[in-house]
Amino acid sequence: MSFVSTLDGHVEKAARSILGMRLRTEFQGRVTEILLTEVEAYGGSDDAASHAYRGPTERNRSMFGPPGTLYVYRSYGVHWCANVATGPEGTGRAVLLRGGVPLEGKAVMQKRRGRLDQLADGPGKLAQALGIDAIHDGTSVIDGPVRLLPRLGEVPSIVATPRIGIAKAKERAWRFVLVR
DNA sequence: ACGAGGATGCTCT
DNA sequence: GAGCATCCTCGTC
Repeated sequence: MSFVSTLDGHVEKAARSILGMRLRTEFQGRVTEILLTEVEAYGGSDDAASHAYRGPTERNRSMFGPPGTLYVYRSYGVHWCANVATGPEGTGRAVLLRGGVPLEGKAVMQKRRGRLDQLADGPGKLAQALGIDAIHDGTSVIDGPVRLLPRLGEVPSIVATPRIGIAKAKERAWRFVLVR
C-alpha cells in the first residue's frame, strides 16, 4: 500500500487527494517536476461532461484502466492534456491535471513552452511543459515515465468550483484548486 | 483588464 | 461534418 491507493476511491475524493502531489518526468536526462495546484474530476457513464460518458472507445480506453493509468488526449487538435484514471477499473473515472507550479527543471519547461512565464497554468501548458504526449497514454503514474509523487507537506486547503470549458453537467463543482 | 477569433486534427454522428 | 475537458494574439476599453 502506498499513497497511490488514495486514487482508488470516489473520483471526487481522488481528485482532492491528487492536489498537492507532484508530477515528475525525466526524459533524456531532462527532469521536470511541478506541484499540482488545479485538477478536475470526471465520472463515467453518469457524467455527461466526461469523455467516458458513452463507454470505452479507441481514444478513451486508458480512462477505464486500473487506478493510476495515464490518459492523454489531443485537445482542439493542438494540445495534449493528461488525466489520471482513478478506478475502479472499468468505470472510466479520471482526474484531469489542469495546472501546477514548477518545482524543478524550470529552464527545460521554458524551452519546451517557448516562453518564460505561464509554464503550467493550464492543462495544455502543463502537458507541454512536462513533455507529455500520446506516447505516454496508457502508462502508469506509479512506475511509468510520467510519475506522481506524494505530497511533501500536510493536507492543503482546497476550493471547489464548476469545471472549465465544458457545455454539459456544468452544475457539478468538480474543479479543485489548491489555496495557501 | 477583457473579449473575440483563429489554429488545427481527430473522434464520433 | 460538427464539435470539442485549449492557448495565444490582437483589438478595444
